[in-house]
Amino acid sequence: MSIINNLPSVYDPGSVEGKWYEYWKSNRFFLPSGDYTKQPFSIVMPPPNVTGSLHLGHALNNTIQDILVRWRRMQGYNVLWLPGTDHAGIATQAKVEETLAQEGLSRHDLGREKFLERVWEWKDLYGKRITDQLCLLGSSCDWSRERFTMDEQCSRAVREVFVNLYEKGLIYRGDYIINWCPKCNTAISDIEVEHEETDGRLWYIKYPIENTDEFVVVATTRPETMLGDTGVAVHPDDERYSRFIGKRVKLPLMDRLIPVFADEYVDREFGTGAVKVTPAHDPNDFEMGLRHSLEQIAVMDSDAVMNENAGKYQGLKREECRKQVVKDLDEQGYLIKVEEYRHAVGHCQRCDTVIEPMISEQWFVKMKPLAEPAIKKVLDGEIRFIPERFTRIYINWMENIRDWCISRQLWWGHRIPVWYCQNCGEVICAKTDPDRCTNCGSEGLKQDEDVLDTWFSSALWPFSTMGWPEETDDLAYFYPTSVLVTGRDIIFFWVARMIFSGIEHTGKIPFRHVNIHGLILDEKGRKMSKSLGNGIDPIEVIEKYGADTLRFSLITGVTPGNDVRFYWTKVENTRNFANKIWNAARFVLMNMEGYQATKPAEGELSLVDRWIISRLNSIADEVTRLMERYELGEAAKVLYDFIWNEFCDWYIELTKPRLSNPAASRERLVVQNVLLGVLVDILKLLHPFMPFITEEIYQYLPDHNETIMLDSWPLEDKRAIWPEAVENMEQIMNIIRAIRNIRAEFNIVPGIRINAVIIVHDSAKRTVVESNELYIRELAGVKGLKITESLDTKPRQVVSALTSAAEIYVPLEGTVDIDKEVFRLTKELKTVESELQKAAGKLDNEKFLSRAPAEVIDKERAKAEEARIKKEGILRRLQILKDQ
RNA sequence: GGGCGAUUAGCUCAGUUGGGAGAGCACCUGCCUUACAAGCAGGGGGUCGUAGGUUCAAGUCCUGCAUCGCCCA
Repeated sequence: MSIINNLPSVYDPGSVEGKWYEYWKSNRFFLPSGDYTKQPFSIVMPPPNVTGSLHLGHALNNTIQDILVRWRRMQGYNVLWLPGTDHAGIATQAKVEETLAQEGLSRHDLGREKFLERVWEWKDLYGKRITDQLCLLGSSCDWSRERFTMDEQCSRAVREVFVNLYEKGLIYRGDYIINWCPKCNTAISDIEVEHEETDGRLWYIKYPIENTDEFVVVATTRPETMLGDTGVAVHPDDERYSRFIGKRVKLPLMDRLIPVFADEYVDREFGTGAVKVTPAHDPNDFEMGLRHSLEQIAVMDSDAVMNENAGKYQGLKREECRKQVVKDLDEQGYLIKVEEYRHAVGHCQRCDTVIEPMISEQWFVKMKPLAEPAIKKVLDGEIRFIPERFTRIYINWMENIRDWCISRQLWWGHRIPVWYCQNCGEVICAKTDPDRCTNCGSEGLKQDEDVLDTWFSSALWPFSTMGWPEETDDLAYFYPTSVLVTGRDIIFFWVARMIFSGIEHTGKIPFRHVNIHGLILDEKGRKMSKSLGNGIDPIEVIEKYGADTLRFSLITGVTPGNDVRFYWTKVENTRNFANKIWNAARFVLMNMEGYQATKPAEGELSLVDRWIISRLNSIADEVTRLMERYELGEAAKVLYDFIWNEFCDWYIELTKPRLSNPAASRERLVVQNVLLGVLVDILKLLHPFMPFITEEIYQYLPDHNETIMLDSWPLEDKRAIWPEAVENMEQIMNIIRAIRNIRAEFNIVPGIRINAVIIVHDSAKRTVVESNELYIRELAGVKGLKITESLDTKPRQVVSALTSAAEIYVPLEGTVDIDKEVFRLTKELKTVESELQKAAGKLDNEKFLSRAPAEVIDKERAKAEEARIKKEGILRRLQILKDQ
């Protein structure tokens, strides 16, 4: 008891959180229960990149997962939450190259092998940092199953998948136009290109028709690419240009003759309706070039510097080249005009460099056959997106999917499992490294230099982590996983690819639900980014306020799928909430003297006991329902309101007079049991959201189990909901509120106790008020209290208030200002009258009576009746005042 | 150009089968009432973007429009 009575009045998360995480972890509470007769619930964690440290987005993502996992665990499911990290090819390699650059070195100075050693060192350091941070957040994941996308097990799955797809003809290699990042020096996929609206220009250039004085004018946003033009296209139905089709134009500056041809692709409205065609530097032109057998002339090298095909412009950067080309065209009279033009320019997602479309030999995955079943499973509802609107986004993308460029000219990643025989040219794709050519037996094999897109391995994550292609127990029991929790920014990158990969390789969907959450924005609603410097480190928040507070403030009042702004004031408010719970628990513990566990008989429960138990059970039910629908923000809010407003502000206050009554020891025991019972359920309901503080308090409680995280989830107990108790309690609370209101309006300081007369006409209601007068006395500060059916004398010098059940008179000798009182009552009369009018209006409406459901009509009648009674009371009171 | 989201109190946001407009912060008043001043009690403040429609009944469903944001092309 002495320890309990000495609990500090301010909750200190710093001294609590680490202790419990260690306790949970070392007792293996995070592992599946091992009871395989139970239903499984499994989540595979979206692996954070090993590039650096966690940001608030990760904190939100993992908080949601941890809430779901802790909740299901308490519900009795056999739960697996499998954690891990992602090697993040381009990003991590770039980070390590940055540190090398500080030493004045490039990766080429080190060579592939030494460089990779450095990256592994980086991975060990930052991977550890990230998992440490996940622990600080309270993540209850099974660390014994931790995976990394490049560990042996996941790499084996990558090999298996690559070879399978290759053998099915779904992976191919070829020269196609791809997105090239001149800074990262690698190909990237379509979705790694971010289109940014940019103020640019539209240059109109004259291309003379061969052997005539005529010319066509083309419009372009990229004049420098004209050096690689191999045609001019017009729309086949465009009469302006029909006479030129089949002729040739002389390409200015290059003096090359190139054909004019017709293609449906051309937009007649754009520019002049005639477009220059550069198959080697534009994806659409590339397609047209193929259709019309145009030559492909690449005029830039991989650094976006003009090459030998660019004639005298060789050696210029693309931007410099543009200036020079425009200048020369102008001087030579080819430039007709220049317009301001806003258009979308592709940038590298990773480094923001302008992407250069280039023709290059790369590896691709053929997407159409993979996409079809992946669309079907979602349309059939086997996989459900939450919120639902993301389904359409997914379907729309999948239906328009293009082949996936999977090779990257990097060193950090899964090396493409393809070998080329230096002797006979055989191409060998194999699961295990071959030592000789399968065709000629030569040992002169050379492995493809490139690595795979990071997302290629991420796509396998839900099953590669469980041991696929081995038929493991985990796969059999935990796969497909229950839900994937992820941000809406990686639906295409990751979610879609996991879906088709899962279906293709395991024959099963990878997860049943996809819970999409929004992004964390700063206070001004901007995305947090390094360049803006507006990022907030979740660890900083944890150190200042605790992980519970961070978690709860990220989750509360948030709608699924919508972005959230981060506010320090919200964090503080949540911290206050944690402290509120702490002090409520302190109050309960401080009043446990003489406590014995006993289940009070129903007859022993007072109105307030039945009220709080009813409310608790309703709340437990509501919270559970909301969580089933992934409405975690709303669930958190419901708990917040219940705990603060009902449990703390009312129930705890209501127990005080009963607890301090030493004579009634049995009643004290009943109160203690109810108090404790409600507190335990509150802690359980709150535990998924605030795991640390709930465990800390739980461990102080009498008769607790090993840990709250494996205790049972409170079930709604229909038998323990007494609607009439809720209704009657509402009456009592209204009376107390009304008296408090009077006290406040007349500035009666809390120390002064007042007298009051409460008139309740209805005898049943009067009995309720009579039997609960103690609470009215204590909570409204009343000393002389009279509860009666009617008043025989006209009350003088009193202030009055009306509730639906009662008329309340508070004599305030000498202090009552009649005018003020009349004003108060008149104001109230107005609101009551408008209520009455509203209800009466409905009840006078025949259509309402005939079409609205009976319960709605009943409710409306009750409302009208209440308002009518109230109105009469006010009028009576006003009359009395006038008579004075 | 197509799609999605948002528009509710001064600010940030809840409000999910259509049936009495809510929270936090901010503001005003009074209180250190022995769980909590990171607190307690009381209070003010909204024609729910706009124009129509459906309905007995619309913040909620449908259509158009406006503004902002995001995604795709």
